[in-house]
Amino acid sequence: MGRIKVVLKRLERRRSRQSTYCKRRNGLIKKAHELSKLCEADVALLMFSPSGKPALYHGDNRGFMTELRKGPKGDKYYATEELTAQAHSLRTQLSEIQKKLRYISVS
Amino acid sequence: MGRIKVVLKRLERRRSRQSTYCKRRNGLIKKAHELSKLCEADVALLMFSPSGKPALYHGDNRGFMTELRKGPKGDKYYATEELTAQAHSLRTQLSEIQKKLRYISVS
DNA sequence: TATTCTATGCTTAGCTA
DNA sequence: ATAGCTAAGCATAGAAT
Repeated sequence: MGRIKVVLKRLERRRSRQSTYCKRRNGLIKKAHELSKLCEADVALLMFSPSGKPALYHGDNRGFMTELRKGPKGDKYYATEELTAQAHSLRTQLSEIQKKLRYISVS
Repeated sequence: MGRIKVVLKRLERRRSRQSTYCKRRNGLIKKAHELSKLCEADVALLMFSPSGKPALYHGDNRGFMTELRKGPKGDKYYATEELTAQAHSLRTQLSEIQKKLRYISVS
């Protein structure tokens, strides 16, 4: 049998949930890798499985710092309030993740 | 015309690179969201465009800490060396990202 | 830059092992 | 948990806006 249309809602059967996670996690990592390679973009992806097991993808591009210095107007790119706020949001989210990681490392 | 088979290599034409980034970034965020919803997984995704502009997705699940405490054996799950090492790796990668974010916030 | 269009290539649900 | 199968749902290259 082929696929069935996906409804964006928590899969109730535990088996389906774990099986689907396993497949889609791999798919997501592949996509992230492709984006990183094709577009020379810096990509970071973290996931925690339904049972709490962590998985990570991080591209190896280090070029964007240079891009930043150049900037589209020959000036620093990230001087706008909007982007500063965006960076702040990112940092807050990462702090949450860091807390979780601290917990994980405790035996 | 339809698609052409993708070769996993940096797109040389700047137009293609940026257009493809725009489309695939959206696709990746959608996929991340689906994974988060369907599997009740915690997902965080960060991307920097070819020109250095950041984008973020972060699910709103906070349930995995509970899962951790329960663990499959009624004990803490993450007591193994393997997972402690994995957590260490994640933390290192995140530090790299944090550095980048600090840079961005400087006007 | 981001969106739309359409023909194709790609991903994956439900099973099975 | 992970891997392979197959049908059919989905994503997206290139072109144009």
